[in-house]
Amino acid sequence: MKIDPRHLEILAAIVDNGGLTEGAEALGKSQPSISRTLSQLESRIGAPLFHPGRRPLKATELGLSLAAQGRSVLEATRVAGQIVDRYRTGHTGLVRVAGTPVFMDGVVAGIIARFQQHMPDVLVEQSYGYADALIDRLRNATLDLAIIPLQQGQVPDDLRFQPILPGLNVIACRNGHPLLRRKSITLSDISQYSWIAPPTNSPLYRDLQRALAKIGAKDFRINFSGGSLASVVSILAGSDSLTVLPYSVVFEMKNQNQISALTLEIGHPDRMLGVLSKETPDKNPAGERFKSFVISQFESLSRRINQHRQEQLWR
Amino acid sequence: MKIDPRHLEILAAIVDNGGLTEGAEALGKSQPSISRTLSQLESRIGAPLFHPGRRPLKATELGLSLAAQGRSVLEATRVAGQIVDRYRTGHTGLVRVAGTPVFMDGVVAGIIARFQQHMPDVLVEQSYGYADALIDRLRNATLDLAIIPLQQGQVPDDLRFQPILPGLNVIACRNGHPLLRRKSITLSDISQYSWIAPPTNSPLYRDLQRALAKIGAKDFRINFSGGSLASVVSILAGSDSLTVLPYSVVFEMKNQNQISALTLEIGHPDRMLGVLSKETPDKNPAGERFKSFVISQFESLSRRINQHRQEQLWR
DNA sequence: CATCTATATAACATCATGTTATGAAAATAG
DNA sequence: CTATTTTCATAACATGATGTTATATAGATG
Repeated sequence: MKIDPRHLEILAAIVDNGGLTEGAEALGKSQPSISRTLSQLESRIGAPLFHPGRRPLKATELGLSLAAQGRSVLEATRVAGQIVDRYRTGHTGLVRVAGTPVFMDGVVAGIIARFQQHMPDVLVEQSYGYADALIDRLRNATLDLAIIPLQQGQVPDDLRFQPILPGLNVIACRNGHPLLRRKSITLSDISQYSWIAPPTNSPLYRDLQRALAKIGAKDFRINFSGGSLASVVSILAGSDSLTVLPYSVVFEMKNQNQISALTLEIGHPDRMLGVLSKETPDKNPAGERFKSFVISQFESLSRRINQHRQEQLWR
Repeated sequence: MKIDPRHLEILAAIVDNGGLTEGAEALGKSQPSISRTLSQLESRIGAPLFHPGRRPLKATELGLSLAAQGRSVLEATRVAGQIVDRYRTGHTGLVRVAGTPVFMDGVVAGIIARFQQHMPDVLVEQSYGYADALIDRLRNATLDLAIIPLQQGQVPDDLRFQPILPGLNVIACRNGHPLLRRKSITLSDISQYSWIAPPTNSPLYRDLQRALAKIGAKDFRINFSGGSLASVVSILAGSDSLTVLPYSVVFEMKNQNQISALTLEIGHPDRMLGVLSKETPDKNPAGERFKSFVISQFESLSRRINQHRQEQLWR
């Protein structure tokens, strides 16, 4: 015999709360509703679930057995409700985030780590890519958030770009690099060192070219190209090579005492690092929560960077 | 958020059976019904439970979590249905049975033991009483079955009496009693032994009086009165006293080699031992099952008694 | 690309569930 | 024992969910 699980819930509520009135209260329903459901259930089963005429209500053996099952149903729905609530408040779910490799490794990875300390049940799925590909993925809903440098004019109408940091690049070198001891750096100082180049299709590579053009270096040696941030940093730290990195990345890595930035103006690209997402986001509470966390973390990073630069100026 | 347990059941069925169609089949409902319930649930939750557009259907993480709860609901309702089914088929429940003390102890207790070997989950609540009290209890539904000796004329209209055994009484004595060696027994043989009397308000006591009157004994000594069957038998076995017992009781006890019956005609009361119950029984499947078991056991007892008596005649 | 199969939608009937108002009965107090 | 209070049952009605069949649509498959 198939029994409606809601009837079992109601039975459990009556038994566990000691009466129709209390049971109805506990379920947030009216007492007559509960009363009728109970009679209905009893007549279907063909046996009393409570000893008739006795008050306070005392369940029969059968009533008690069924109430035990009702308790189990109640617990399952409670847990289910909790799962949904956690999902809707973004405490659970899946966030798919992507960005340019160097930013993801150098800055965003740390932000994700901090996010997961608060939201351990959110699964963050990270991947890499550049603007065009990520815009496609945002559009076909295989990505929730892109963290990329972008020019304001490049932002499509159906997407929303929230800029965070100016696209500030620096020349990076190992800690203790000879150039760091110079008060002022000339082109000839630089030209004796070779360069580590980012992947040629990356914005950073174009930045490198632009930076070198700006400071007048026509002829430069590249002794390493491609590779993720970790390899770049390793090579940088173990040699006197130079490279171009976003300042934020160098800033975040300064605790590790491996690399530093030359105080040489190389001109900023006309871009902002920012968060790109759908104008009308698909409902993904965890994604929304992650997005605002990322933005707040970037704001905090931005403040720390500005503060640091001011301190540098004071010297 | 409160979630309908039936929706969880449906979700679990879809996930576990690999599709809407199969899930609908498993639940015995139509596919469109399931389909709509699913969309409803998804729109209420505000998130897809299945990855859209992929066939075969693949549940999201959220969908899987909720389906797990649905499985638990499904299991609870399954168990509940089973509990009800067992109740309705009389495999579970409560049977309240009562009867005259000597019969209950001497015959019915054994029947109950055999019943419980087949139906271990039926709780049998046994009590003692005589006709009037038991009739009252049957009427106010505090008793399911009375097993008592009754005259046909005494049966109330609202009750049903199913006679089983004739009210045959015998004079009982210990095994090896001197009287058992006599070919024929006279009044003076008997009068030298004293009597064990049942409780004075019992039918058996009146039977004793009638029996003694029948055989002409006006003056008899009673050296024990009251007590349950167990004490009566103990005293009987340890002395040369006599008493009156239903033949069926003595018959059932003959394996124990403690007591025997004198082959002395003492006249039967105008009663039948039988099963008394409501004409229109309150729905108690276990009670019905027990009742028919009792009747069949009595019939078997009746056959064995008759067979035994025939064998005695042949000697 | 055509066909097949599975899912979604439409339209409709009905039953269960919810409500409030009120009656009946058991328990409790005086 | 009677009066009061509490608790459960019933009535009457509105509505929403669930079920049905028929049919359209969209992935999957050859």
